[in-house]
Amino acid sequence: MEVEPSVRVTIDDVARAAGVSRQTVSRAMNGKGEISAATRRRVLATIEELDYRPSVFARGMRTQRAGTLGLILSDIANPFFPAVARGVFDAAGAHGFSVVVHNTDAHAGRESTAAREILEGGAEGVIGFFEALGDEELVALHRRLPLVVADRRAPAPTVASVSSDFATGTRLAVEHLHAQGHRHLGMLDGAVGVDHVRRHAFAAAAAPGSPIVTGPPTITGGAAAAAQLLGEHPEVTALFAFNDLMAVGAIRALRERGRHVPDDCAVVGYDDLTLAADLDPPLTTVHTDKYELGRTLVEALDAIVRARRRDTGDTGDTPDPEPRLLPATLVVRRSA
Amino acid sequence: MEVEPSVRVTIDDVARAAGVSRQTVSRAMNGKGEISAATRRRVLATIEELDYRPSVFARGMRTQRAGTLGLILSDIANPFFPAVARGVFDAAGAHGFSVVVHNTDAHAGRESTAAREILEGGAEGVIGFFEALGDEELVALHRRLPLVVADRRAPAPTVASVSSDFATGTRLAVEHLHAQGHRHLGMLDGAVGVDHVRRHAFAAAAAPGSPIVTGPPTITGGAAAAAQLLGEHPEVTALFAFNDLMAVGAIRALRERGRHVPDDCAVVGYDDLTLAADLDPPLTTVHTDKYELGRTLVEALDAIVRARRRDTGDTGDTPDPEPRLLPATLVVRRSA
DNA sequence: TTGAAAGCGCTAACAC
DNA sequence: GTGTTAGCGCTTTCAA
Repeated sequence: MEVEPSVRVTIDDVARAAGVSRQTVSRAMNGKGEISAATRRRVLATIEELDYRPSVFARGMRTQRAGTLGLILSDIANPFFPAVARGVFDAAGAHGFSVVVHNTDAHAGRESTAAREILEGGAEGVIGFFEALGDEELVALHRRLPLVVADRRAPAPTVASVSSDFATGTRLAVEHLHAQGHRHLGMLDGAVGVDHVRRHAFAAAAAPGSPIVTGPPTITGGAAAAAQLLGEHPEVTALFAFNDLMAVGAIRALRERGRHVPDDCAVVGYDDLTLAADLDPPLTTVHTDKYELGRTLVEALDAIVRARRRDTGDTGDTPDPEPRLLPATLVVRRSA
Repeated sequence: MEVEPSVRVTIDDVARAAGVSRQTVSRAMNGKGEISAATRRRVLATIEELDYRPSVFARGMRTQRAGTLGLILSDIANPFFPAVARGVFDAAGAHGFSVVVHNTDAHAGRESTAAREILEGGAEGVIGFFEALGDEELVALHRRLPLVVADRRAPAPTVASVSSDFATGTRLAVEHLHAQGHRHLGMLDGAVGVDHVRRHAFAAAAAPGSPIVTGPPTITGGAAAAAQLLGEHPEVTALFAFNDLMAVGAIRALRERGRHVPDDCAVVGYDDLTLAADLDPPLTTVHTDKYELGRTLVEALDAIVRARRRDTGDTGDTPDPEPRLLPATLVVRRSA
């Protein structure tokens, strides 16, 4: 290996080469403080020439900023999250942030570990899809680090929240099933999260006593939940799934039992993953703009971070952030 | 907002509270240097009590380590990458690393920007799926920062590389198509990467002159490439796609032209995405262990990082890393 | 508009 | 086994 002996070019090297003090170099880089355009240009040229890169560590030591933001999610292998992540990456890049990602598998322990590591890593804020942690923990985290919770009710009015409109999405799905003539609906609920908006909305919109079976929000989880639900409630002719992955599992299970989708049993998913249209049968599902969700999460976090920087001292409290709700629509394909 | 006024607990606070010097605290934390078990326990207790968190910045300033590693990939929305990323996250976590992820869309400019940001961010190494950057740039990067290239030939013997065995995978796909009786094969190649192992292997295994059309490695890219190829070569009865996404696009295009898969035209994909089995028709594809790839990448990087730490001075050069090749197998489903 | 001094919190090297 | 000394490279006072 021929990794270089780390002969770091420091701000002093630049200062010396440019014939100024190191403070002037700092001013030239950060565009702060008064400095003549001429010296500024000269210093910048020297920086370029020496290929000088300020040390994040030294800088962070003074400023407490690393230009990093944390993203906590439960399962990067669920295509929903990558779609959101793209939005997060793009928006973060535009605001000069790098993103450190933590996968939690919806375990409370791993969620708090992730939060702690992000905190200790000097990130400036966190975006979190927390499925297991309680509100108190989130509030505590927010005391240490700007936080935006995703797809979850704000744990306190002070904490920012961006979600898609699960209540509306779920209602649209149930109404569609009813309109198709289904009288006996069942729901495959994902055993994650704390709000259970989809479950509550389903319970409210479907006939009282409609069965709900819970399982991991994955293909196999959906297959198992569907098998159980159909076994216990053979009258059911339509399934509403927590997400597209569970819907895929349900279709698999249905097929294995020799039941045709949608003729014998309809299935509606949630998320509208890219591949939903190419499944067999193409999946009827609730669409949300995942990229936009990612972008919005970053914007919300950025607003908080900037506000914090402004009132450096414990000046005026910033007003509580307005929770954001992103729209949901139904996409009818052939599975229901 | 009620973010706390940042009254940081420092190593000195702990030292004072525990009645020791701050160096002893450091020793207790890092398990380095000689220290009695008794004082160690006492210090650790004090740390716990004061909820002390060492500053990454201060520590990084001395050690040049942030406990971070960079992951550069072209498209997190392509399910192949999340599958790899899971392996990376898990292995990185096990080795005490956090992962900062950069999405490049296979643009050379964004690949080098990502590399630079990771470097400046103080990461200890990079794992990169570089699709556009030249070997020289990679070698230059490796001079500044331990690097492992993924799914690409090592740009120099000194650079570590972990890839899946595309040559074998491609050969298996082509042989299967031949065995099914197809005489006229075509390939939909992804317009990314620099090695073109899949393309070369296809050209070598298929009949001379078999058509190859290139496009973005996405669903729409695959649809467009398939439409073009079939338009120009109506004799083709079997398509080998660069990846599953292009295969899905091909099936879409075929269907739109009223051609049945696999009867009118067979399609083989590459990657074996989770949903491949649930597509219509279920996709015959080349399987690789993506999680294992992610894990192996981290292990390779970790080995380099540790080796570098060991010979702090420019001691003995480490031996060149052995390029790793991960196996590929064919999964026959109904699309071919 | 610029420079000098001070110190952020930590660990490596050396003394004891 | 433990403490002391000396910075790491930067930005924030403050003075010129």
